[in-house]
Amino acid sequence: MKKIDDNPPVEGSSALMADVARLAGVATSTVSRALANPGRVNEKTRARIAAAAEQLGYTPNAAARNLRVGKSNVIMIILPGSLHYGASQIIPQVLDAVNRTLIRNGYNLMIANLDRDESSERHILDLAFGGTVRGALILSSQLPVVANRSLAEAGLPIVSLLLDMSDTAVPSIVTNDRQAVREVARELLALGHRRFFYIAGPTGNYHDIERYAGLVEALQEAGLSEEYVTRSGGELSFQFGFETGLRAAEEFSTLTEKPTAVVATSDDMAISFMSRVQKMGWRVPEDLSIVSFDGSPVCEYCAPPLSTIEQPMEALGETAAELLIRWMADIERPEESRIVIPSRIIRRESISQALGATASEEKARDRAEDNLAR
Amino acid sequence: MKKIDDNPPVEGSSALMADVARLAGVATSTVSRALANPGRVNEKTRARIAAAAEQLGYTPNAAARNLRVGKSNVIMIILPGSLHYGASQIIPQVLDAVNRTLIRNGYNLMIANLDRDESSERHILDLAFGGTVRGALILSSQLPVVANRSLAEAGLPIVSLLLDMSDTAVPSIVTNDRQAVREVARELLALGHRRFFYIAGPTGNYHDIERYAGLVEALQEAGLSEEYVTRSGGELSFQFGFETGLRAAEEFSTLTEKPTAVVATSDDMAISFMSRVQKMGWRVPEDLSIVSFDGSPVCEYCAPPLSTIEQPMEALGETAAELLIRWMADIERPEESRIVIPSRIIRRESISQALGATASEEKARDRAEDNLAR
DNA sequence: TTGTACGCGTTATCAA
DNA sequence: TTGATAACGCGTACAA
Repeated sequence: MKKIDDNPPVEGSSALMADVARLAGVATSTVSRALANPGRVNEKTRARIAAAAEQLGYTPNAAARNLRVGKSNVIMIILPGSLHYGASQIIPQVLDAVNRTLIRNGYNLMIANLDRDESSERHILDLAFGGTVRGALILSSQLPVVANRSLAEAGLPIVSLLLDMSDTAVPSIVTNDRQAVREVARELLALGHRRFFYIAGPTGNYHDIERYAGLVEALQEAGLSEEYVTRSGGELSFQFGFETGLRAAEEFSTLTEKPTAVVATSDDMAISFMSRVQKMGWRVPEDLSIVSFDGSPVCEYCAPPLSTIEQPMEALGETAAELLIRWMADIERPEESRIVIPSRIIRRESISQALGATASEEKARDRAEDNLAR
Repeated sequence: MKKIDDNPPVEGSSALMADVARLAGVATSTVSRALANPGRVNEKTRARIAAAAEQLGYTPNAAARNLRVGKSNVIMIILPGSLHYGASQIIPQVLDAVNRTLIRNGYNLMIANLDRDESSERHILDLAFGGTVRGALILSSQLPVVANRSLAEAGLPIVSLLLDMSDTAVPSIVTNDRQAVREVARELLALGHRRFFYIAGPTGNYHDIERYAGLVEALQEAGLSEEYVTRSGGELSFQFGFETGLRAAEEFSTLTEKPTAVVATSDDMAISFMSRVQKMGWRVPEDLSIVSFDGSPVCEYCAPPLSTIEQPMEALGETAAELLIRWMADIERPEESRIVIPSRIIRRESISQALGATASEEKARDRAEDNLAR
């Protein structure tokens, strides 16, 4: 026997399985087994191998393993390129929840952006068809399709978050937006509100459709037509909701028949809207009740504290990741194709009894002239 | 010649290079060349190969390529596990900027979390030593080290964001926190402020040290000792800055000698702090000037609008990613080991002339009793 | 300009 | 329980 190993413990990213095998005096196949199925190898040799691996700082090469076993342990999360709504609010929470769940189960998370251009679609398809990723979570957009490749046919488990795609056989984890809005609108109706102001997100957006529908449904239950709601917003060009809120405030100020209740589709919108209309002389909630979406913590510190419908992003992310993980472990698509995680309505002081719209309008005008009221 | 190919264009994630070669009537090596170096192959055969690849929906297998060329095109961004400060504010912006820059250059972004536990360190080291990632961006924490493996010796390019590690030969992209605070503190001193209230982030945190130092330096320039600043915060247990701000407000209310200027290390802290002290009867900025960190858009819509030091996260992320990309393309470590991207001070109404501290204190007490002032 | 042949580092099959 | 050996799919010398 000659001394084989007298090089430093770690050099670059070297240290192959063969090195470990040599140091432990076994074959590479035994090393592989010892590391993967510790049970299927003699305890003494296993210990020797483990020691050798430790000493050499051995780390298995991922590419080689992936190639051999024909799959990776990377999941991609597909985010819509154009951040919309309170996306800046919700994305990091989802990301964090997803990532923690994945790592706990031995997977890694890769970020992919899906814009409206073909190159980003192609990029995602390459990731999928090239075997880089093992599964995908997609947030609020349609599956990319380019030429004769389609993500739906890439043969990988896909779970949709927030956007209900269960009709196209993609298991979806969604919130009950529509119902939540309906509920809060009912409460507002019960408080005497009749005319509503709705600040929309990007037109055609799934959430926008759901939320608006919830509002209209509540009105219809109360025997009021859709004419009782004035829509604002809907521009795609605003990255942050704040600008939408400001624009909405300007629109609001021009209305002849003032709504007394506002439903904003993101907290950002509600915050800037409220700030602006307050400056213009309206009081919240005396003249105007406001409720918005997302559940941003900052709402609690507004004046008055804003009511908001909290999106359960952590639960959403965790549930989606777990579903995906189970799917990848089995091979079978999960049987439940649509899981609803309820939103929570956080009621704060921005909501109150409605005054007669006309009365409040007059008051507001008075106050605008004499800005330090009372 | 016989018909070779009569199977559907896409089936599962199959379609190997060999399939393309067969369909185009060439050798696999020619296909490989045609796809990688289109110039080094006859135009006609190139076109034939491209057509065949297109028809088959061929996508190169990433694992095989990575194994062959000995490197991947994945970058990991290491995020501190325990979200601190306005982390929830800044992380998504950095992530977005980094990801866009990387994708534009053909790289992919993987997320890694670095907690204080050994398992997360080990996980990151596996990613590095296992060749899963080609480079790393690390946000605001020290490089992980476990047993005989250390990220610094993994042989991969690493760039630090926000935390200055240029002394340990890790190129760092940082902001000028210290200088920005010094500058804003000078302005406050010029406005007559003498006593400062500092709301800290996690104790020992790099930014906290820098920012606090900047404040103390400004005081010293003005001939004032460190005793003129009261420190609050510093708890590690709060995930959001809001709680820290509330706690700070309570502390503030107990002080016998009231500061007239507040420096908060995140917008969250400033927002909840201001909300609370206003409820307790102090006026901003008449009794108390406030400035904070992060440049969150929401600051503009506070009452009064909050002054804040904007962290240039997009520029930071983009610069870091570009530096890393250049480093990976060359092989040489970049010569500039420390790049400073200046913060921008956004001056808003939360800052004004100082009143005599004692006078304002009395006023505040009066007002607390008669909450609707004037 | 193109084809042949080999190897990247691992896992899985098969015999011993 | 262990060892020899053959792939996994691609890139790249080298030869043609």
